[in-house]
Amino acid sequence: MLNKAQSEKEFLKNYNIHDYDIPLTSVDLVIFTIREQCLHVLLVKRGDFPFKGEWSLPGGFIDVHKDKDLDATALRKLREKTGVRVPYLEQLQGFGSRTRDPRGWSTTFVYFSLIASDQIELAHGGTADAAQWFPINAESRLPKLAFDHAEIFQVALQRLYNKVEYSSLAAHLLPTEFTLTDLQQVYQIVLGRQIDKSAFRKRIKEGNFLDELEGQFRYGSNRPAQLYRIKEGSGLVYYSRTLSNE
Amino acid sequence: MLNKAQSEKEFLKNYNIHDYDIPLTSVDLVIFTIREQCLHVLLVKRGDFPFKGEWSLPGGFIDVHKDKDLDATALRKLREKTGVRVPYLEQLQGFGSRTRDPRGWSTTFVYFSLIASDQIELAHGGTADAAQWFPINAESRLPKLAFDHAEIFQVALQRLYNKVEYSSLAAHLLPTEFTLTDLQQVYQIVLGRQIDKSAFRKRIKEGNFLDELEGQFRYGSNRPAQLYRIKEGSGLVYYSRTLSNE
DNA sequence: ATAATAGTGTCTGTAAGACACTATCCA
DNA sequence: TGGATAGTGTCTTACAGACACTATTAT
Repeated sequence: MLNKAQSEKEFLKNYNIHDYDIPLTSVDLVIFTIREQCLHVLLVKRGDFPFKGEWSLPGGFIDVHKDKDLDATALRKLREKTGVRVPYLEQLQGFGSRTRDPRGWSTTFVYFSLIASDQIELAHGGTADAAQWFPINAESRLPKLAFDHAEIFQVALQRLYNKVEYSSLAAHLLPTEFTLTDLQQVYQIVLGRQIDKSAFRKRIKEGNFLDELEGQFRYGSNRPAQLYRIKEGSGLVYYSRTLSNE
Repeated sequence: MLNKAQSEKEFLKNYNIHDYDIPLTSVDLVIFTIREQCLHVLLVKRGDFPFKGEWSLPGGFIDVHKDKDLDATALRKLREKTGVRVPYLEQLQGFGSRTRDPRGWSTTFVYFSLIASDQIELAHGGTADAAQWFPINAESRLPKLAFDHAEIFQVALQRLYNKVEYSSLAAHLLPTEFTLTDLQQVYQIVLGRQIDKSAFRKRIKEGNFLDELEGQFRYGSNRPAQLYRIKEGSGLVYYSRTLSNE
């Protein structure tokens, strides 16, 4: 009679994942940035089947040898496409169905990332898929996307809108040093509406997630603007009220 | 020369998922209910390796033949364990790493469910794993859980706490007909603190997600209490402020 | 009548919104 | 000096919290 540990060892020895019908599993990313006063999303042109030559969200399969966990896969993919080191990254949601991929039942863990446009060097050429920023606004429409990526993108965009209303999230779309007016503009771009300056500043100060860079200002033909950066090690700040009331 | 559709067809013909090292993919559930004035979570005793005989969150593998998408897998698992038909179900988050399952790289899509305790018949006996409700409060501790389920449970519990603060979520822990005092008690149990009755009622009425059952009351040795039920087809209501201010 | 819980009214506190005001630079 | 944008002060508004008050039943 085997004891429990021995039984488990025996079980694992005989266990072969290839004996089962299991779904494909990938990780995809919705990467937002702000360029030229407009929210943009990163898309790549697929170099392989399926959907070869069509636009899609960047992503790919988990490398069970290289990646220690899902976050590692996401970070690896992010680095491959943008060269970015420490962006804002959170998991959005999983998607999975029999029909989303013609190769069969497939699932994907979708991540949501915000990066400053000044930190990006898009990967190009070689075997890498072509990557390109697409603006998101009322005038422009994204190209048709592969798989169910159009639906996934909509969910991500909705999450961005919602979360900006009650958190410090939007600060991660800016370069490391910025003014409060920069920050307010980012909020306005994302939310698509004007925000009152006074109310906005009271709220940001109250949130206490910025460091004032003492003696550092941005100069122009006006009163110099204080520069700030995100406080070291401060995660997202959540407010107990949203910005707007409808 | 093949055209694009033919090339893709050719590619798919030669594609065999078993040629690749890919992770295991499962769906797990964190199912909450309220029994005897206390929040409970459903755990099952594992009938098979790995972690045979240990407690875990209910769940299992995607059945690529039966399930059309992830939600279908989650609903199937929920029905198998509890017999419940239309509970509150949302996806919580995915987890995946090389180490969480001794069989190898594995991922799981975790769902989050709230159900009324009066609607449940726990599946027992046969080959089914034994299922049992465990109380969640300061005095009691959950047993040691298999895989990374202890961590997953903590994330789910945190989500419950947070979401109850700014939404109508907690209403889904009640049987179909309830009084406002019932509802307030559920909020208090989940949040672990008292709530002011007047403020609470103003908020709920404002939310407009309940139907007053005209002429139906719960009687006792006091003024009869109006019965309510959740409005047909109303999803969650989100408030622009949380209940508490810290 | 009394106990008990249902349900309401009134006042206060807090933070967002509106908007006018001052501050400080460049040309 | 004037134009421009940075930054502040004051009043209003919306809603959560505190708490006392009234309402309606069973016993």
